[in-house]
Amino acid sequence: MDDSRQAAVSLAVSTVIFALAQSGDSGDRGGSGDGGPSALRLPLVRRIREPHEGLWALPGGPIAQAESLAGAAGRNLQETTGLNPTYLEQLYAFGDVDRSPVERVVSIVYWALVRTEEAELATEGENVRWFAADDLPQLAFDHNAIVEYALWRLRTKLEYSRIAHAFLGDTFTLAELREVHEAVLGRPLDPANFRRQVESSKAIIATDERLTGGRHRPPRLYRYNTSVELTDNGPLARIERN
Amino acid sequence: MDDSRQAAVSLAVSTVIFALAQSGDSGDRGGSGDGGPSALRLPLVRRIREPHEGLWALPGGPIAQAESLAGAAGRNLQETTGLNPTYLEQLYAFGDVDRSPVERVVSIVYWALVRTEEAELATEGENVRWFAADDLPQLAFDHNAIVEYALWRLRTKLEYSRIAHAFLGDTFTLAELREVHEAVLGRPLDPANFRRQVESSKAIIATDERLTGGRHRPPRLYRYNTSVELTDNGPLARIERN
DNA sequence: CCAAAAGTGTTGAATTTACACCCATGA
DNA sequence: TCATGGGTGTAAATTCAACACTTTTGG
Repeated sequence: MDDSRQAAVSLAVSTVIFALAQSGDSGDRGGSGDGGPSALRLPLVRRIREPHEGLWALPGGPIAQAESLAGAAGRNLQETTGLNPTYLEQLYAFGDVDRSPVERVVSIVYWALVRTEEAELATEGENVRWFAADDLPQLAFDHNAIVEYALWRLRTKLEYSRIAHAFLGDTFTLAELREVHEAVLGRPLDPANFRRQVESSKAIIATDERLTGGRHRPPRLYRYNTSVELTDNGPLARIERN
Repeated sequence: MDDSRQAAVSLAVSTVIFALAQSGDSGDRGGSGDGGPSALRLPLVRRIREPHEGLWALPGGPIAQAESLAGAAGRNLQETTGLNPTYLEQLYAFGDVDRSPVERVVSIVYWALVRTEEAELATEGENVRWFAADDLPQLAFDHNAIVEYALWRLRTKLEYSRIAHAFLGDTFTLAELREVHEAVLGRPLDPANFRRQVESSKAIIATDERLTGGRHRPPRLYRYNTSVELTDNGPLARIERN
């Protein structure tokens, strides 16, 4: 926290952006019907200069003078995908001396969740592409390891907080919510027990509406309970939002 | 991760250092007997220039060109207290635009645990002093909030991993380990249930020795089981140690 | 023998898990 | 009416919490 000579080390922000995509989707409502199991996907950008020119990398860049760290993360998410995150959290600061071959870079990495429905509209192009999270090519710098860590955080956080709904729209069925959990955790969950757990957590509120058009008994739609803190980050929530 | 103009934002590393001190200690063995309950303490340094000259602050400073982030944290721990940490983990990167009144500073903050016995030898002086963690004066910058967050992390981490022994020596009794938990969590724990929990976790190994000299039945001494990962940081452990 | 901490046993409550079964709808 | 997912009930298994009780030492 001293002032003094800096310059030697440069600072950047990167973001790991997760969305859930149906394996063979077609734009209709996300989960309730079939259409193949969902899978985690994330957007990467192609490096257009050295080092690692041509390799895929996490979206990121330097932070502006008057911009918060989370703001920078949200901005480069917006710039590369055109989307707004429904969840954004700092992951870790990576600062190994040799993580970039040309200069000393410390990257403060965020991870974000975006809604499935919106992710389908996301920009894609020559230099931006979505990849399956569990089947990535070799990435630039230490980005493979960073994604692996982000995945681990997402999975563990899912178990003790209620962030899964960040993938969904305003209203959703319990089956849709359960499918998100199943996709992220990679294992099937008992529908009956899942229902009881999430209901007892008070994180969601039943609405009067039901989702019609399915082939069977129409399931009830639920809404998030915004009066409940969805993630437990302790005092950090207060600190960051002040 | 682009190269480019930086300079606008400077980077620093700070460390929240926790030790456990007997309320009225006298250098004899830490816990088993009485001597008052233990309390969390941490060292602060006095600012000797603006901004916030005269206020107490977390130890910290800029990172050297060829130094890892954790290395920088360990170094300034060593420089201010003369101690080596038994546990060191990244806490968070704080980067609010206005957290320093004079320039834009992003601080990557670590938190550390040091052994009780060693902490008693720690350097203290005009500009370095130890404070009770739950009764701090007004600190420089956003450091009060940072300490609050570090305390929360320590407490929650204690419940799902086995870091408490980082406060203790090579061997210790279950009562000593339990007293660490009680001091950090701030509530009494059932000795019988605590014993079973920690024994079933396989985190410690019974030795043949017992601690004699107490006034009652001599308790068995235990040792850490180094073959068990003490903290679950997921893939991060591998990433950082590579 | 007495006091007090070390260590063991037991019981009831709470939570988790597995799975049987009824309900409601479209076709 | 049938197939199927929505939704409820329930009993066994596991974990958790409280506390009685036995053991071992110093004095």
